[in-house]
Amino acid sequence: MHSINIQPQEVFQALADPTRIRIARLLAHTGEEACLCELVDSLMEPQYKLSRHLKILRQAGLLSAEKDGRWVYHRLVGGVSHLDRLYDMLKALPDSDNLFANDLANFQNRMCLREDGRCRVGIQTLTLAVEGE
Amino acid sequence: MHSINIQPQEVFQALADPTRIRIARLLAHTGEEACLCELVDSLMEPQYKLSRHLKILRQAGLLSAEKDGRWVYHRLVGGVSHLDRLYDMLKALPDSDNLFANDLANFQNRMCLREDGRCRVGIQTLTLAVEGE
DNA sequence: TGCATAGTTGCATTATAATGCAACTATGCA
DNA sequence: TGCATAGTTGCATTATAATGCAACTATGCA
Repeated sequence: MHSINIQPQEVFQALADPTRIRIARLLAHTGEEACLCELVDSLMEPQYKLSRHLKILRQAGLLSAEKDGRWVYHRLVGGVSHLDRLYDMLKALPDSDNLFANDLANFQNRMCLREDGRCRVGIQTLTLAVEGE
Repeated sequence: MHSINIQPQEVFQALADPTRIRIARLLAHTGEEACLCELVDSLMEPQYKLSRHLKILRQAGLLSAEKDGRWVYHRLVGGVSHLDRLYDMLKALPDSDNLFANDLANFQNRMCLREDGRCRVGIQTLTLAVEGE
């Protein structure tokens, strides 16, 4: 929000967690915005966990959130010089175990469920598991 | 050392501390190498504290250390794509309170004490305090 | 050969951060 | 008007990190 009062170490602290890096990399690489349920299906992590990590990224000034009905869309804050360079660094990170490639594939599949560029369904992971029975 | 085994979150963790950011910014901005005593005089922090922070930066693959007599010279590891972009980000950080400008001025003054590009004196801060009596 | 000094590290203490559980709020739709 | 669901948060637990003190190692020089 108020990037003026954010100290550099808060930015790095915000990315000092593997889950938050996964979120930031996904959004930096695609330039997309995503709602919580889309991230849950992409990263396969519990909703409450990602919700809290999103909050930390928001408080560090990295993410902006826009509410639309029941869905909240998150995207990286752009137009700030040092943050834009941070996103460049995220895009240049190696992916030796292809873990990010997997997140990215899940995310792109999940984005196919959008209608008119908006998310219209909730978490699919549980539904699929039940249907698989 | 072995940047192959270093995870992205370890890099961000390494910079998730104000003192370590001060060290990294100084070396990124000047492109210099520095020994511990030069950093102690520049940042005005205890030797043992900076020594430990340097170790953390080294273990995260950000710094390389070269021993020369009693002095150990530290410099940022270059030639790694995502790290070079990280240094670009460090150089783009704002300095609203001029705290970094102050560190930089101290560092450049301290570098004037070098002979043939090598550090030849130890910590000056205590000496000056005693002489000031 | 011993001393001064550049730098390192074990230990104890304290502060901070991540997680799961479960209860909660807010919104759209039948 | 009530239900389903997208998302949030308090609490307790556990793990991790920063610091100061003091003892330590290693090197150059008289």
